[in-house]
Amino acid sequence: MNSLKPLSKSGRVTIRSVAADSGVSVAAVSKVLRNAYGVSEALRGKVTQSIERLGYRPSVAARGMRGQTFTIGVLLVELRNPFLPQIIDGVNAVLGPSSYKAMIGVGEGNAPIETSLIESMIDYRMDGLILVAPRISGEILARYGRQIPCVVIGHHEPTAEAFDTVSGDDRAGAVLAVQSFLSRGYTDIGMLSLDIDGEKEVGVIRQREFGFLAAMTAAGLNGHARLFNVSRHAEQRNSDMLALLTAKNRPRALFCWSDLDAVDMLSHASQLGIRVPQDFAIIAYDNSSVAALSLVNLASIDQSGQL
Amino acid sequence: MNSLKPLSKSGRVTIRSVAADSGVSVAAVSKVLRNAYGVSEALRGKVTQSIERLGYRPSVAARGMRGQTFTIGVLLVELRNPFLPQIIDGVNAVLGPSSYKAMIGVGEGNAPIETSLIESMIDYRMDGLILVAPRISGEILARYGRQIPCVVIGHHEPTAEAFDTVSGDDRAGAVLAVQSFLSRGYTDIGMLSLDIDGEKEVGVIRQREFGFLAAMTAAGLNGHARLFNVSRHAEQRNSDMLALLTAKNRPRALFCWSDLDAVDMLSHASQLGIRVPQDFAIIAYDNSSVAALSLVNLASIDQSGQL
DNA sequence: CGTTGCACGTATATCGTTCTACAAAACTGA
DNA sequence: TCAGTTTTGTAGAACGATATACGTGCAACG
Repeated sequence: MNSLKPLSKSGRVTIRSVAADSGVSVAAVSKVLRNAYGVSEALRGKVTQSIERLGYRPSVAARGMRGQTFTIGVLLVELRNPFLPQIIDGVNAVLGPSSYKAMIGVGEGNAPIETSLIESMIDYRMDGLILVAPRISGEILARYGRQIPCVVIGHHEPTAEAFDTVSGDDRAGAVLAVQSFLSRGYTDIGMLSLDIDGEKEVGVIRQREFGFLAAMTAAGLNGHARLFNVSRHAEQRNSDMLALLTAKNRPRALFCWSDLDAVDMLSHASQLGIRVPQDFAIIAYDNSSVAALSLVNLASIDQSGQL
Repeated sequence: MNSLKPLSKSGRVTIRSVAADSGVSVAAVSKVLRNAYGVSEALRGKVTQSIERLGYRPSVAARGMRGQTFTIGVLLVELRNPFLPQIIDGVNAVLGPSSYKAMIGVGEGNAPIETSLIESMIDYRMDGLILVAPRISGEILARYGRQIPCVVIGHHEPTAEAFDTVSGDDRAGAVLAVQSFLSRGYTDIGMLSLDIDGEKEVGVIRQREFGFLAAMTAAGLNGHARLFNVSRHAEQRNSDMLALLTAKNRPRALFCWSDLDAVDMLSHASQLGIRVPQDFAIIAYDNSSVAALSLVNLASIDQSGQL
């Protein structure tokens, strides 16, 4: 029975073992595997049966040398923003039924790490890349885009040729948020943004800032539009937020670039005894699972994360 | 200048290009790459210089066929539980300075998906696997453990030989939670658990249940120990939680298996006008970032996620 | 009956590394 | 000077798939 298994010398079941077991050539097995042209039903039957029996699985490494790897790489900025699991869910939902797999890397919002991960994925000969809100410049992205098919999410670069782009209309979303505030009579509106060193115009955060400023200007309130940048680093971030809340001229309403930060703000506000929205109104972005919590009960601009 | 680059016919910079450029053999370059024995400083110098100049990067795919891939695979149950980013942070912190990379797969708490991801990772010839709270049985894990070095986190199987195990003492944590309730005079204590089909004794959830029940029994309260299982699926889950909260004999105190669910409970409670902790006390598990939020202000058993 | 065309299979070069042998050179000590 | 040892470098066979180019055999056609 099982003595059939180690047909190859190394112990591993290879395409060669399958060929031997089913009495056909290696090439034939390969054809079946790739369901290429020119293989009869009889042959296919024999081969699939052998594959089944031996428990053969093709080596992705070997495949990568000539053909496809049936893997797509996903580069995420980070894991804590609740918007990102939505994207992964979307990717998995599409990939699930196919023979493709997704491998995820986490760039930690750090360009060198992102670069090295992307290069790893290329070195792996992955078939394609999905880059979510990369911090890398469009120029460098274009260089990668020429080496491997890339889809970039949350990176506004409509003129890019070397890669495809998917992103919500972040400007419009921010405008929506401001308009919502205005319609309720608020005029002293601030925006909570993130302090990022090299953040270019292409990032979603800047885009939302632009939208915010544009909407305020359009309403004749450019004087009242204030941008608050909080640090990316935990401790500094908390004190930044507290500073905003305890400031004498605290804005009456705040548009937060992301649910993630809005929840923190809500939390700090409640601790300080500041009532939301009676004392301090908040609208956020992404409408992710945390925003839906009634405890949080956050107004949030929705952008569906499912692809 | 740049005309040097495409030394190979295919356009890609390979070990061969480097060998040609530096005027040594392919084997020599490989030796330098792996810093193997028997390479002089002079040779190493020439080679590294060429590598630098040509921008050579070894193909992981090709490497996988004979040697190491310098990649370790991480299989996560899901992405939404805030405990998991902590683990990734820990992994990245360790791997960062080394030449190893982590590739993450998300199993969605689904055994077939997990299986297929693990097999993919093996087919990729990854050097090792970190499996976080897999739903797969220990028997099957052992089979994989024999094919590739495995570290399993959050899977209580101390007798396993084929793989290493890392896990917090989940029973003890649950006991701690119960004791904390008891010391405050609560006796009508329930536990919020997750309804998982094939969940075996080895999972962290069951372990916490055991700890909960044991602590209650030890306190002579086995009659009062109630287990509430909520569904994994969004809609059902919400109604399960609401049912718990609105039940006539709602427990006075609740130990939640995870912060993730505790936050939801808090949220529902606040919506129903149930005050925490005055009307309903909650202690959770993981002490992750959400629990730290003062809005939530959740008591939570701490287990450090950094490896 | 030869030949053209098609359907099915096979042989084998190739991908980019690693790694085992082995050769060449450079020392060593007598 | 020469055998013995150590150091440094090279040739070439793996690794496990893909894919090109090439046989077959068989039916149909003129």
